[in-house]
Amino acid sequence: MQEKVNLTKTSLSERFTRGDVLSSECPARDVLKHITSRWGGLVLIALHEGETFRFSELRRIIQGVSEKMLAQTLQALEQDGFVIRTSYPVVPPHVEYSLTKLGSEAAVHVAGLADWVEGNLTEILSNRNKAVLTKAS
Amino acid sequence: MQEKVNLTKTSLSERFTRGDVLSSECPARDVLKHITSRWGGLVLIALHEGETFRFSELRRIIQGVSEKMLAQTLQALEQDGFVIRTSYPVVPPHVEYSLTKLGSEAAVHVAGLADWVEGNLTEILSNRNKAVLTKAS
DNA sequence: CAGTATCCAACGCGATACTG
DNA sequence: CAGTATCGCGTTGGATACTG
Repeated sequence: MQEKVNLTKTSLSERFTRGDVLSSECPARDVLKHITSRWGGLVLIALHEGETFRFSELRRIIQGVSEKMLAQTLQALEQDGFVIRTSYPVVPPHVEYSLTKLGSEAAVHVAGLADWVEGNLTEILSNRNKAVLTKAS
Repeated sequence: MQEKVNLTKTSLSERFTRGDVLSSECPARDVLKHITSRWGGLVLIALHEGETFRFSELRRIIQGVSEKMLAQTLQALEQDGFVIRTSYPVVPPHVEYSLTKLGSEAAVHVAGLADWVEGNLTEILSNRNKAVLTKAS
C-alpha cells in the first residue's frame, strides 16, 4: 500500500513534471491506466474523429465488451474529461457519447499506436512464432 | 472462451486489415495488451532512444515493478520482437536489454502518449476533481 | 546478478438478474 | 434503452524463498 500517500491529487500533480511516469507515485500512471485499459483505448478509437454513439451502438462496435465494463470504462473516461455523456430525457432513454477536445487529442495517440500495431502485425506475429520455435528446438 | 479459434496466428493475421482492433478476434489486441500492459509501456519508455540497461537497472528505474513482473514483461516484449536480450557468459551473470528497430517505433508511440498525458495532467486531474464534487452535491 | 518457483491476495471482468 | 447490483471465477501480480 505504498500508494496511500496523504496528499490531494492536485498537489501531487504539481510535484511531478514531464518524464516522471517511471516514478512510482506519478499520477499520470492512473490516467494512462484508463486510456490503455482493456476497453478504454477501444472506446477512444471508436469515438475518434467526432463520432457520436449511443450506449448500445458502442457495445456492438466494440466487440466483446460487456455492459458492465463499457459503463465502467465510459464513466472513468468521462471523469477524466475525455468523454461527454449527453442524456436526452425521453422514454425510452436516449444517451449519446462523444469525445471532448481533450479526448480527441488522446484518441489521436491511441489510434496512432493501434494503427502502427496493425500495420506491423504480420512482422510481430512472425517474430512470435520464431521465438516459440527456437524454444522448442 | 470465444478466443479459442482453430486457426494459426499467421493465418489470423492475414484475415485482418487496418482498423480492425474493434473486432473481437483481431490479434492486434494481444500485441496491444503487451505494449499497454501495466509495465510493458514503461519498459519501452525506459529503453527508448537507444538506451541499454541491465535487469537490476531497469528494476530501479521503473519504480514499483517486482522481479517477477519485470521478467515476465521483458519476455513478452522479447517474443514480439520489441526487445533484445543480450547475455554475457560471465560470473556473476551480466544481461543487457535494449530495443529493436521495431521496439523503437513502438516506443515512440507509447512515449508520445505518456508525454501528452503528463503535459495535460493538471487539466485532467482538475476535471476529475470537478466530477467528484458534482457527484457530492 | 539475474533470474525461477510457489503461494496467496486482490482485482478484473463476465454472466445474470433487476430497475427507471 | 441504458444502465445498476450482485455473484463468482480466472487472471494479475506482489512477497518470499530458492538457484545457477
